[in-house]
Amino acid sequence: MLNLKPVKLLPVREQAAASLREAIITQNIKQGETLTLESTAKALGISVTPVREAFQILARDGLIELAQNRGAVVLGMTPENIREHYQIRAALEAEACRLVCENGADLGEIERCVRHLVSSGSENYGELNQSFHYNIWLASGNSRLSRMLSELWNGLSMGLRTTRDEYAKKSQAEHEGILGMLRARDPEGASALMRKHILRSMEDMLTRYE
Amino acid sequence: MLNLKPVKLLPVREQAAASLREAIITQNIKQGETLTLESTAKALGISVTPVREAFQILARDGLIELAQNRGAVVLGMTPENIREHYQIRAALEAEACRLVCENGADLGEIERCVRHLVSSGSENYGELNQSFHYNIWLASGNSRLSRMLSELWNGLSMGLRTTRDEYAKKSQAEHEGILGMLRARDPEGASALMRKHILRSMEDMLTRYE
DNA sequence: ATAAGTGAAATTGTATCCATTATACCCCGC
DNA sequence: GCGGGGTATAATGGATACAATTTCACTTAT
Repeated sequence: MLNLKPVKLLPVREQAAASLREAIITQNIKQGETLTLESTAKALGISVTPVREAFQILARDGLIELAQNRGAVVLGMTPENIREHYQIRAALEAEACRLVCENGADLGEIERCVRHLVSSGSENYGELNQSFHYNIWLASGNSRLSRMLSELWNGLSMGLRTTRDEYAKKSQAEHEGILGMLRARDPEGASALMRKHILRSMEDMLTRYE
Repeated sequence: MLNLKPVKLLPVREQAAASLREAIITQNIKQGETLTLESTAKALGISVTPVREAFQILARDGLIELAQNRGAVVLGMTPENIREHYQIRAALEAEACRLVCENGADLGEIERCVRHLVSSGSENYGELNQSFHYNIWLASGNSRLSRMLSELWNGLSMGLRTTRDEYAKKSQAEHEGILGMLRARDPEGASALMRKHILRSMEDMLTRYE
């Protein structure tokens, strides 16, 4: 069967959410600002109903807070926020590693990401890094876990394209360590390493946003 | 300051979601059924706008699935569903235990739950059990983690009031074990026990829904 | 019998309208 | 001048109606 990109677009509420998400993460919309339904609807060129739904989505993602009868205030990257975010990610990604070890999933895609990252330097690190994590989520066999992690990623992690070389190198080494544990099918080891990996990048992030 | 219940009620969309949630969990609405906006709005005595949002909430909770242009189909308690749910809970609750140990939070409320559960037998087990877990989430100091676990609980765990004595006894013993580890401020021990506790109740659940 | 065409029913998005509520402003008394 | 209270304004939350799109089932034609 042909493998073509579907013509049908995502529902408008999703597109609206995506647009707002990008604007918030790139700080195009600044922290503390409050978004009104009507003005954002106008800015997006749509009506308010899907905007309302988009607000729900963003609130779930932790990017905005819906104040009673007062609209959506954009949440920033407070240290507290970052810490909470990464602690949750650490727990879930560690669990994903554990599950991968236990269900003996194929590691092909994951290995490809690591190799690719080695060969291509830290140039398009961001993309490959996400790919690495994403494929672990998939391999966990827990679709809901995978969904939750995607949402978390959208909520914050994606916002910070780390381009610093030193970081990329350190991270790459850790990826290789995790892959090794996954190959050895060692649940405890793999999850522990992943935990450490994520908590370390949390510390990295905290030094920049405090 | 006086501690009174706020007069203001929850938004209608939340009430609608709660009502539907209960109906689904008690199997008042059967698995596989599809809900239409208008009929559920009529049944709830509200208009379709909040129902639409309630559907989003329930979809996020994993109780229904929103098919493109085709409505909301009620998801059942498939073994796969249960497994995914409990694996995630295990990871997050274990993390909560770890955090409680690390931040040295006060264990007063948690201890009260355990003591209360001992004295009152397995009569109102369900409520006290939830209280025990809930207070651990709170003590973790991670508000977002707490919210996510509440949502998960609403999504499935709450549905199955375990009244079987043997289960309550086993569970109670495990609670005491976890509390012991929390008192000792042993992150690894506490999180490992909590993990086991939840995965065991998963097995328990699976024997009933397979 | 298979494939296309048709139509009913539902969601999705649009457009308003009303009620409730939160906030800011102003005025008044002290 | 300062604080408290009332009022005005603006935005949400929800209701209602409607257009557009999509899905699915049923029918029909080859």
